[in-house]
Amino acid sequence: MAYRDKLRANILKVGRKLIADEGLSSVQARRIATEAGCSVGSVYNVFEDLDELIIALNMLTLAELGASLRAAHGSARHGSTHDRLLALAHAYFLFAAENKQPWRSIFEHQLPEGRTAPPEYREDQDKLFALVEECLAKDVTENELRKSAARALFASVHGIVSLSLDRKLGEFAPDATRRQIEFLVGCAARGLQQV
Amino acid sequence: MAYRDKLRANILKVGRKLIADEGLSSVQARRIATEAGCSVGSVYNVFEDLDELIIALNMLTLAELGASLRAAHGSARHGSTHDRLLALAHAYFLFAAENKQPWRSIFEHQLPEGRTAPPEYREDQDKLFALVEECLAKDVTENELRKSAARALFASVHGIVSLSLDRKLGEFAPDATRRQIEFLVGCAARGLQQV
DNA sequence: TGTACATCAGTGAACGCGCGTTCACTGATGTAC
DNA sequence: TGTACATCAGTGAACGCGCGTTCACTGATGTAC
Repeated sequence: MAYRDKLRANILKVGRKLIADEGLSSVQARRIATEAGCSVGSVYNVFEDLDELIIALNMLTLAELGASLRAAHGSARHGSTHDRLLALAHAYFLFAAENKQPWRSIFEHQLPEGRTAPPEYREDQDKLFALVEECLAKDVTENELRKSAARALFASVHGIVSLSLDRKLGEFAPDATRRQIEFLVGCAARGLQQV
Repeated sequence: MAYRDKLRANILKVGRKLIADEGLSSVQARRIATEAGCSVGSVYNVFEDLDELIIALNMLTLAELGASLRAAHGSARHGSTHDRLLALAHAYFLFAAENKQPWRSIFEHQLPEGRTAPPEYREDQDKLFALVEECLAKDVTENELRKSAARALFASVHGIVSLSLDRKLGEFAPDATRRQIEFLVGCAARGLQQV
């Protein structure tokens, strides 16, 4: 039992390193087994299949991302709506830039048809949206509208970060990305005050 | 020569259909050959390899997207900045929703390390950004700022559409997505006037 | 303590499948005489 | 018109490789007597 838990922890650690160094496509049964110092069979003793392992890895990343965002949210607690949104957005960008591959894996991995992620996974995601919602609490009192606005802002920042890191907007220049984020958050904050 | 051109056109047609019906991962040499009524070898006579074929297919999609956006931009020509941005954003969403798989392929396909897309590819992309820049011409006179703002807005709308269609923001509901786009464009338009 | 047997996690070779790409061959078309 | 030869696009079986997953076997540990 204890050994099994240690092995599970070790496989997760190795998987995390593989994703970080080489990306999701390097999370392969043989690679995992070699690096974890066990046999392929053992990997399948601990995880149902590779999809389950990848989901577990993505949940780890989601948890780290959550911690980063919560920290930023905490530091900016006493600032204006604009400053708090900007702190969250910058933290998101920073996390994505520093954990590029693990962060990409979250969006890259698609479960096979008909299979669905565990409920905790969605719950972890909702917690991230909740942070954005909190920033909007002062300015948007209506519940549904705030929820929708929070998701829109999250997705917008995600879009900027995502296309930047994939170099789909031209060469990757952190400063350019930061300016785009500031522009977006600036517009949002000014726009919100007038609603 | 004529035959070769016909075959190339046919392969593109078949490839487009495969992407639309089943997604990028179904663009396989054998599938293409079977559906196009030629041999695998012939596919390799017309295209250097599958990456080249996929890039050609993505350029077709990019051209169609460009046509849709230009049409929307044209119709809204006489509207306010807000209305023109909204028209573009809605057109983008509509195109993505109606051409989900081809649209996704543009972002999904990654060239192997060290290989680079043909210059026309990037040019086609820049034309899309140019449309957004035009919408901002009245409100943002400074060149670099307008360019950066246009990319930020494009990426933001892309983020909303992208996460919505991938169901990463919860269930996919077109109306919810439309509201998010309206919220974003509304904030942007209001925010821009105050700069 | 010693012996025989049961249990079960761990193992890794092998299975099954998929897929990009190649290349020796075919057969139709063109050319020279 | 007829014959011999050259050319070359087209073909598809075969190569090479990768990878998820399985399962018959191993060997360590526990149990009964």
